[in-house]
Amino acid sequence: MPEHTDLEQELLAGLNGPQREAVTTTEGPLLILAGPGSGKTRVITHRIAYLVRCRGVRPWHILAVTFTNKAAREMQERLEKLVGLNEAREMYIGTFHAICARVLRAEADLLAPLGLTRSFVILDTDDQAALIKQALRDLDLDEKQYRVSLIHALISRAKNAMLSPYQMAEQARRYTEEVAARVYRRYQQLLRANNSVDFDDLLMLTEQLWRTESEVLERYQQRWQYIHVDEFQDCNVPQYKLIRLLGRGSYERPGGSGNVCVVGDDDQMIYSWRGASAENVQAFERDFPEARIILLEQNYRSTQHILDAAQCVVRRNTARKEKRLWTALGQGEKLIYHEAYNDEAEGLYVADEILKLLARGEVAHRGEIAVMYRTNAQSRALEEQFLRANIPYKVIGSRKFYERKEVKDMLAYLRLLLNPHDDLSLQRIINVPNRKIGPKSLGELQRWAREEQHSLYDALQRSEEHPTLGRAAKNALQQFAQLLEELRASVAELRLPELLDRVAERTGYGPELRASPEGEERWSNILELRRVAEDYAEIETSLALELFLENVALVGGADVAQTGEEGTLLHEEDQDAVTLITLHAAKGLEFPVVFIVGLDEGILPHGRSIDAPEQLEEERRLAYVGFTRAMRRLYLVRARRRSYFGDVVYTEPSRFLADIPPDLFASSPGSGSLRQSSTWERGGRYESYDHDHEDYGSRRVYGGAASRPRRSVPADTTFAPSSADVSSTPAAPRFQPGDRVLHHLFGQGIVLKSELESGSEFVEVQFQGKHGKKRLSLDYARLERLP
DNA sequence: TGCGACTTTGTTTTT
DNA sequence: CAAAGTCGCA
Repeated sequence: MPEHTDLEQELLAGLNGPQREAVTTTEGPLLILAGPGSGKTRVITHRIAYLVRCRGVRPWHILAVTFTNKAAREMQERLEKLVGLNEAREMYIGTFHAICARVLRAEADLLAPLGLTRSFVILDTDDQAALIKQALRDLDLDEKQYRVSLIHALISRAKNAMLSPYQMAEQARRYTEEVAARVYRRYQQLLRANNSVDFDDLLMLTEQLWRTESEVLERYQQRWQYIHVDEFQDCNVPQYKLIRLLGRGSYERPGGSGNVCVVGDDDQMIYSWRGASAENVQAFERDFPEARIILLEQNYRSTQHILDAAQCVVRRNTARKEKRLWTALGQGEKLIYHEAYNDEAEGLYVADEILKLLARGEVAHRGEIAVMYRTNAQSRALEEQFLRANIPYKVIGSRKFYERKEVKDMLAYLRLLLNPHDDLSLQRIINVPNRKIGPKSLGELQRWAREEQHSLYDALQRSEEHPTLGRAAKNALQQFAQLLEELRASVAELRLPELLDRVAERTGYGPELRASPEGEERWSNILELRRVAEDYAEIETSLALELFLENVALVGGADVAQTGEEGTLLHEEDQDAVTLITLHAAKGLEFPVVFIVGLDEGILPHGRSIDAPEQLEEERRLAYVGFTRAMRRLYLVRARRRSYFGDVVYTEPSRFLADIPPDLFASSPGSGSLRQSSTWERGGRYESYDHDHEDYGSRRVYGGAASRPRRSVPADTTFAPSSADVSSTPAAPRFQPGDRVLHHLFGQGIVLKSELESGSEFVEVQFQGKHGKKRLSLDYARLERLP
């Protein structure tokens, strides 16, 4: 069959030996250890295409699991090109969470005993926090003493270890954990009472379902006979168990096709804080002992200098599989190191450098450039400079849009329509906009609902029967109850976008926002949300609602881009822009030019990782991931001082810089005065993220603001401020009320008042347009006087 | 009951 | 420096 061979040739063309082997090894378990840029996505997609086109595997037998939604989308697109649209659509490609959500909804009947229905809601991080808060209150625990974030982290850790509240309590090694176990128990009750699940539940419940209901598992084993897992090193325990169940069955009931292909790189494991464990690789080798192992070591992405630098950083880790990455792309350019005066100057340098790259034609499109950082907060300094320099950019991953109050409010209404027992959402919007249902009435309603064993929604519908509430309150409640019923009825007659319109109008939310100038922007966010909803206009509304909300919950996070200060959504096809992205979110991506900023002790190894060797290794891997995103040019940038909690803090260069041989740099970090102590001694006082200081000097120990150390440079130190430094202390105010001024970000405005405060001048300015009134320090703000 | 001035407190990373 | 929470006043 010559035709067959042609196809085979086509799919294998351009692949190297190990890659071909990976593609053609279709039966049985397969472990692919793939370095960065070794073409692993290509291998997976070609392997799937090979299965379908050369081995006659039906597309619906294919499952591909990715770690992010973005990766899933990309894989889908690539497969559409390789096997055609119709075939690609028959495959299942998605994240663990999305797959689990789909399975759980399909098997919803079996979830009934848990108190879940098919339309369960997936809670986002904020909602989870709210529920934990509620649980703390229910248990009469002090929120101050047991911080929600801490409890949340402990509960999540327990869930990732697949512990029940009871098991967690048993294994508690500290009192806080014991308390957290109690909160966990109550939290689960609240989740179920709300017909909702959190991210961890999606995995745990599916695992439990497959483990206990063997007929169900068998169905999925039948369905998905060829399983692919990308970024296998980042699987946590429940995720691994899902794979094992599907591919091999449980220990009691072996089953499954055994055709499990996992692809990973231990050097890129950056989610151990989320329960990912290197042990999964060992577990795989144990559970699938006949697995073939294939190493992909040739890198097609980066030049040698970049690869060398990356390997120098990660090689210092213990307990890793040594690999020999090599590239045929040649030495390439050396790395560029820059040390900026402070974080503002750091952003300025990056912006200037980008302008130069574009001006010189070294980069054709802004989209070829990415700026990466350790923490989301670092994007701000960059954004400011990009705005100033007029460089279009997109920020990947901070979820600002879906966190906006008005967006969450609208979503709460929609959730309620789908799922009336979602008390959390009902609480959120019962008085939004104001309906004269205050905390008092709401509290009473909740108490009564609980007493009568109703959901809040039912209690609301029966509020007439309430024994003590006053006439006015009852009227307000009744009216609202009726409104919700009406809206619920319109699900049957309207499409999703129109439903959104109706909710906005009937609730009075839309009119209220449009009525005030401040509400205008928030209204435009609702319109933005409506635009997202347009994608679901073709589908039957209640299903559309379900998919839309699920999409928001699972996709609304990291890989949605947004642009500009206002955090509006940016859609894929939007303009050519520079990418701003965290190192975590950058995994799997590549860019011709990469800037990594914040290579400081305390930032890139992050301050919280510095004294734990294991976490430090993860920071190294993170740097490794960042470096290896670069194809031909890599900038490493740091700032000698940066603002931190509003104070100025002096930093030391990241220890990772010292691991890179100087000759890999065009200008070395060790050269000149850069590494000299004089740089930080200038500040008069050396302050770093030194833990001794934090422990003994911090206000937490002594309490009260008085003991909080002022870390800013004293005004009277002996050195003269450099030209980049803040302006000198004014003797008299430079601005007066009524002055017209220009600000580089906020535009034109009028000074309302000016005052001197400990030698610095502060002005309050009313800006034109959306920025409104701002109070600025002239030490930092660049204000120009206009005639 | 609602708003605004004041205080407190916290920066990893994401599905 | 911000966001979130608290408190007091009208």
